[in-house]
Order: sequence, then structure tokens, then C-alpha cells
Amino acid sequence: MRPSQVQATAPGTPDDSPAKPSTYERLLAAAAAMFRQRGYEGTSTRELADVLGIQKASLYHYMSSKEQLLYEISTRSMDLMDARIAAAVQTSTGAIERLTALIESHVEAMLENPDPYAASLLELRALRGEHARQLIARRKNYEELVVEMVAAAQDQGALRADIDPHHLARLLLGTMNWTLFWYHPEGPVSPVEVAAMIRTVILDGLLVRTASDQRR
Amino acid sequence: MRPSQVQATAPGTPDDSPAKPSTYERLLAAAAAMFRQRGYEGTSTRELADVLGIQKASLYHYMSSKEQLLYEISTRSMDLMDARIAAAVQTSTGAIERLTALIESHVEAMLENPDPYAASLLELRALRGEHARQLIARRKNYEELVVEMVAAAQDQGALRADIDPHHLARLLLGTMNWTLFWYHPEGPVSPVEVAAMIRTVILDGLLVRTASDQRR
DNA sequence: GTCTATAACATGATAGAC
DNA sequence: GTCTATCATGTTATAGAC
Repeated sequence: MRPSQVQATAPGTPDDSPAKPSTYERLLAAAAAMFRQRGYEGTSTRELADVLGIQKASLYHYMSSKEQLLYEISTRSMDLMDARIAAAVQTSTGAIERLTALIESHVEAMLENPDPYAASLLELRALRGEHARQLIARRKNYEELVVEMVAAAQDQGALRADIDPHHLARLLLGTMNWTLFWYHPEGPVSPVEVAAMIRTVILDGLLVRTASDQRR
Repeated sequence: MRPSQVQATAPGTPDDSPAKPSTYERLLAAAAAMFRQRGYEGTSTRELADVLGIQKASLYHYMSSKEQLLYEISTRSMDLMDARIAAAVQTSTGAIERLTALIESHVEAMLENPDPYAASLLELRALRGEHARQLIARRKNYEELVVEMVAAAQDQGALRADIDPHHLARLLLGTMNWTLFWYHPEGPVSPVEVAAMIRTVILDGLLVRTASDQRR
């Protein structure tokens, strides 16, 4: 459960030897992993504390509530994804290039850190009130961005226009997001490879095309 | 929450006026809907009883436990899907036709009854012991069937062979299954229409192909 | 920052009357 | 088949010592 990779040393530390992650970072990582594996409601603060090797009361030194913990994990994850995707899309010109950049950055960012992103995508229904409203709106905004990029590519004549862009965007998002259910970092394929497969399958399709049946 | 459609009258009833669904059927339907909306662990027996208009103790006249209820919903759903898909696939000849039949029957059966299928697909992690082992194995068997059908189409030269059939099958299943997160029967598109979109997108891809760039 | 102890409540499930 | 009443346990969260 504990990350094998280490963080940079704290500012002011003279040597560059690896520093241990703070307890708070360990808490966020452990909670995200448990939320992904057993769900938010299926994860108890007792089990969470056990994994961290502390008493459950000690958790409340770092968090104000379990729900706030999920909120924190989700916002951090969304922040990272948003930044990554915005950077990739902005450096691309042309509707297809921008869409390709979105697919690659979405899949790669997601699969490089699947636990927090799974929480932000699959466990939001557990949030209530303002937290829920805010994050669901944020996800919806992102989905609208995808719709607009698809529609732009359709307008240019680069993407098939016989299907509503809302539906194309949903299918694309589904193809990407479902990888969370089977992808594990220890497996044989890298996030970059998964992203490449999805780009190929979504853009080109599964059928082998012969010279005689193009444009069927 | 209560189904607006009615069942056939019980055997022996002389008239053919609509009969109300049995309490047990209402229980299964209500539980599936709540499991989909709030998750298995997020659904309490109290809320379930409230929806049905009975006391929570009365639930145990119909079920032995909440976990057994999820098991029952899931097995029924899998039974229906399996039968539907087997029938569709068996009446098709040719690898592509069989794969197309699988896509259509999978998506249509799933979206015609999304609540129970969502439970069987997304809530299985809540089961323990033999129930969990059995249903997870069953799902894995189905996924293996999809892999084999993809591989068969690849062997015939009909599907692109530059991607491992296991990955193609996972991407296909993801594209289909993710529709559960946004599809609602009251919406403007029918299950048949969603199935057609997925078939088109998965087989042909999103790109518009011009005569000059076939086989790029 | 971590602990022990406990409060305050929700949970799934059972007993037994009607 | 449905009810009231209750049990035993698990839950999130807090109080206060160290």
C-alpha cells in the first residue's frame, strides 16, 4: 500500500536522500486505494487507520471527516487532470490534433494515478450538499469540453457527423474511463500504450479496410 | 420506483386484466434501482423498506439477507443477458456478423433493464465468499467469450490484428458498459439506437475517410 | 501527533405476536 | 405476510490525556 517511490526532500534539507511521504500524503494515497477497491461506503475509518498503522481517532488530526477526505482526493485528482489536459490541448493545433492530445493526456494522467481518479469518477455519488454540487458540476464542465472538441472536429469535416457529438463524446469518455476497471500499474502495458490503443480504436475503428470497401 | 408496466395474470385467472407485480418482484426492482443509484453499501434496508411501503423486518420474509438479494438480482440479470446473447450469436454466421450480434444484444439487453445489470456489473465487489467467487468467475467467462470472438475475427483478417484481442475486447466491453453511467430509459434515445452507434463507432471509427487516405 | 475511552447513532438481522 | 420491539454490532466522530 505504501508507495515505493519517494518524494523530493523538504526544502532546506541539505542532502538529496529520499524523504518519506508525510502521514497526510500516505493517508490520501491509502484512502484512494481503498475507495477504489471497496468503494467509499465500503471503506471504514477503522480499516483505513489499520492500513496506516495508527488508531482511528488519530485520522482526525489530518481530516475533518471521511467525506471531506473523499472531497480532497477528488479535487486534487481533478486539478491534476485538468492541468495536464489543458497543457496538452493548448499546444496542439487543428481539431483532430487537439482531440488526439485530449485522449492521450486523459488516459495517461488517469492511469498513471488510477486510485485517486477512480475515486473522483466513481465515488462522487457519496458526497452530499455543496461538495457534491461542486464536483459534479466540474465533471460536467469537462464533459462539455469534450463535446465541443468533438463538434469542432465534425464541423471541419474531420469526424463523422452522422452521430450527435454528445453521444460521440460519451462513447469516447466511456472507452477511456472504463480502463480504470481493469488497468493496474504492475501489469504488462503502460498508460502510454493503453492511450495509443484507444486513440487507434476510436479514430480508426476495428475493421480492416480493403481498397474496395473504403467509404462503405 | 414502481414499474408502470404490468405482468401477465397468474395462471388460472380467467380474465386477462393486468395483475400487479408481486411484492417480491417489486423488491427486486426497487433494490436494483437503489443499488444502481447509491451503491450496495450506500443502500440501507430501512430505505429499501420505505420505498416498498413496508417495515424493514418484513423484508426478511422475502430474502435471507441483503447480500443474498444482490446475488439474486445479479444472477437473474446474468441469466437474461447470457440467454439473449447466446441466441443472437448462434443465429449469425461469420466472425463479423457474430461480433455485431453480440454488440447489439449486449447493449440492448443491458439498457432495456439497466438497474439489475448495473448491480451485476458494478456491485459484485460487495459480495463475499462463494457468491463472489461464482459471479466473478461467470463474468470472466463472458469476457473470455468476447476475446475469442474478437480473436476469431482477427484470424479471418476481418479485424485489425495489430492489437492484442484481450485489449480489444476490454475496450469494446468498456465502450458498451459505460453507457450504464449515463443511459436512462426515459431519455430521447432507445437502446437499439445506442447499440447502433456503438457498433458504428467501434467497427468504423470516428474519422472521416477520404479516398486519398484509406489504408493510412 | 498519537493514544485510550466513549459518545451518539445507523446498521443488518431476529423474535414472536397477530 | 406484516407488524412492533429489540439485539448485537459497526459506524463516524469527539474528548481529553500524554
